Amino acid sequence: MKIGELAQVAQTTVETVRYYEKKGLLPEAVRTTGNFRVYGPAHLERLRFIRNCRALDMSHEEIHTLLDLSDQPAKGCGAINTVFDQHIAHVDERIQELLHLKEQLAGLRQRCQTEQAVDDCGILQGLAAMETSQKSERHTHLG
Amino acid sequence: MKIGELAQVAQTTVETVRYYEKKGLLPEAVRTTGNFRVYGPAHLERLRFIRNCRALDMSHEEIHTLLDLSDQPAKGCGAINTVFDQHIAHVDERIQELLHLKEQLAGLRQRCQTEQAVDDCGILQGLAAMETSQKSERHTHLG
DNA sequence: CATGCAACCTGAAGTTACTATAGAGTCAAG
DNA sequence: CTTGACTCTATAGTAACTTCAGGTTGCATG
Repeated sequence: MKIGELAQVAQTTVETVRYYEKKGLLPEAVRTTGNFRVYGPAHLERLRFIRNCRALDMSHEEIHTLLDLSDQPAKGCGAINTVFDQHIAHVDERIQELLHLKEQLAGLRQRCQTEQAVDDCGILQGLAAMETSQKSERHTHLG
Repeated sequence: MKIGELAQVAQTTVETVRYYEKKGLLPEAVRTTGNFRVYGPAHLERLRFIRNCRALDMSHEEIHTLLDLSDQPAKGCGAINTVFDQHIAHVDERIQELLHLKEQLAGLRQRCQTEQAVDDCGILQGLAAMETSQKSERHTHLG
């Protein structure tokens, strides 16, 4: 199949497929005489794998590691579980951060219940008065 | 004060201050004869405001809107509340997404409890078999 | 055979919010 | 007069794509 069909069945775009190839996540495709990429079932399987990992918000680096590990059947899957567990930890960490943010935002929101003059707006006052806290170090790629 | 001191008291870096100026979040500073930027209390207040908004994960676009609105005292703070509420909605939405992800990840993780051959690893099998779901449209800048 | 059109190709630039680097200029102290 | 800390500009790099410009390929239709 050609790139358009591949992209369609894998629920992604042609541009993304070419991008993955350039970044080394997908192996280079065979070309027709007219220089069109041609793909087989192995490519599709790998692309699906990648898209599923991305749907789980894994980074390219994590996916690359996973692909490398699964290409070495000799090694066993302990390392794979480790990568996976670390990713779960990333997600957990980000959830905690966002819950904390939500608390702060709710606290600010309470300070302005009515439409009033800008100078009296409790939200703006709160935003101006907050003690700037430097962000804690990130262990996650999740924004 | 000069840029170094400003950055320090606002808990950020010199580079970030210059970046905000370039992007129009901070007004341009007066220069000394030697071309050094000089700041007063108004700049500090505005920079603090911006950093606090960033600590709450607002985008530059949201902050820009907020700054513009607070520079128009005539308008009242209804619009400000709206921006703020939308941001809270962004955070909520992202939390829900991540909680959903976490469920999926936990489900996959359960499929491989022991160290085994790669070909039998339930996680890899799960990642390969998942039905690729196109990501729902994002209404948030939060990653 | 000519033409039109969809799908394909490459390479470069744009996105967000910075961070990092290079190379040059300023200024106060010793 | 030199040293060193601080400042300046401009440029490139980060993640994971998306978009765009400008050019081919290949199939169908007139």
